Amino acid sequence: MDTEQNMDVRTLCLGALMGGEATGYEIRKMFEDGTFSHFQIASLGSIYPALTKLTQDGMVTFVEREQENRPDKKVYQLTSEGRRTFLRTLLQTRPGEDRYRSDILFMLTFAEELPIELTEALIDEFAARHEMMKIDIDPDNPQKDECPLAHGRDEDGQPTPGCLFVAGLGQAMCEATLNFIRQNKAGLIEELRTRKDKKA
Amino acid sequence: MDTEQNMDVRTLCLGALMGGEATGYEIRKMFEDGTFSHFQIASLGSIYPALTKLTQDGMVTFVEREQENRPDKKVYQLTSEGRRTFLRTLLQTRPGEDRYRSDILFMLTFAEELPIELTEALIDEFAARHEMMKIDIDPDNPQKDECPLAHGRDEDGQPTPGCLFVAGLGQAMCEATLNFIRQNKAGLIEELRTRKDKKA
DNA sequence: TCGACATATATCGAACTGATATAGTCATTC
DNA sequence: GAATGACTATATCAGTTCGATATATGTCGA
Repeated sequence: MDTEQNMDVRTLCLGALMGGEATGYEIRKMFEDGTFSHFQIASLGSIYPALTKLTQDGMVTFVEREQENRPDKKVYQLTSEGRRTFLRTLLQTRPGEDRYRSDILFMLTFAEELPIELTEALIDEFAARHEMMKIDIDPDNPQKDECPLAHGRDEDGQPTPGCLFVAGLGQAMCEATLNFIRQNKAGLIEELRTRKDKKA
Repeated sequence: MDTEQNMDVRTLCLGALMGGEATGYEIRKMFEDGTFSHFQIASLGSIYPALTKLTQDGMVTFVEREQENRPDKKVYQLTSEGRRTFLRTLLQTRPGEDRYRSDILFMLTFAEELPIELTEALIDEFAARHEMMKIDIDPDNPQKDECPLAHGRDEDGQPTPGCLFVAGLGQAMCEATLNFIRQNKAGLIEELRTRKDKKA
């Protein structure tokens, strides 16, 4: 099984559980807001079925935990079989291609056909999102301290070197994006205005 | 219809046809190798049904064109209704969130659990892909001159300002990625080695 | 008290991917 | 000279995944 193929949700769930026990809801949060959120996606509609399948296959186990004033939880945990399988998958899989999907960049491709105000708004929106992302990525972000998702951290609670590397890379990309916009936005707008005047 | 939502394949096809007539096969190439390939994805399995639907809805028309020594083509073209609809969609849609999916970065998150050679190989692979991408993005890339996909270019055959901006942004991101790796790869490897020694 | 939001699981239709089928040409390699 | 793989071209389909919705419960502010 050395084919190039994107990871399925089952594998992603195993990875999420490498950092310790978690519920389906918490796993989704890792992909929505947590460590993985900037480079992997998984929705509840695929996570729950995946956990069911993984339980059947003996990759994970769960205990039902009652809570006061809250719905019951199913807290999932890797089995040693699950842990082994995950690591074997990492060793044997050629990682699938990176995929970047951006509606904003697609729309900006048609800048000439758009009102200039919209083009400007799109660029500003793109910049704003990357500004937020840059802050959000920081593994030492104080906003996240209260979030008890203990993954990507070692026994001392420190982020692992791998996580730090990936986070740093993400921040560098955000930084580059913001810099590019700062340096090229005005030029684009001007060029678009010139072209519009020529037409009229 | 001002909800935030990712663009569907029908809209992407309309966008692809903004640059002129094309077959389904050529549209896929725009998303596989062409201008859109770095920030949008669409497969044949969704493009053909989308074109059928768009034809039914009067957004596109096609002529069947016979070819020597080749299978017949269906060459699609926007109707004025289709063009109007596409531009209206751009005006009314709040662009969906950017999504970046990278198996390599996900795997690197677990660097501590991996053999160091694999970690290094993953980083090198990541760098190699971005090196390729940087070259690939260039709108004046001589390799692409022969490819007759006339989109993202104006009447003079020059890339449009929007396309140039988006391409420049993509290159800046690649550049930042490569720089980050040059500056941080050795440090990560060293840190991983130190930790492994401590354990042993 | 009303709505919004958070925790928590589960299900399902709709959309999309990736693989496969069909069919012909061309170039390379054994 | 025959097999293999690559390219052009359309089409279909199983399986995966998303996004929305349902259900249940509690908190908090307006």
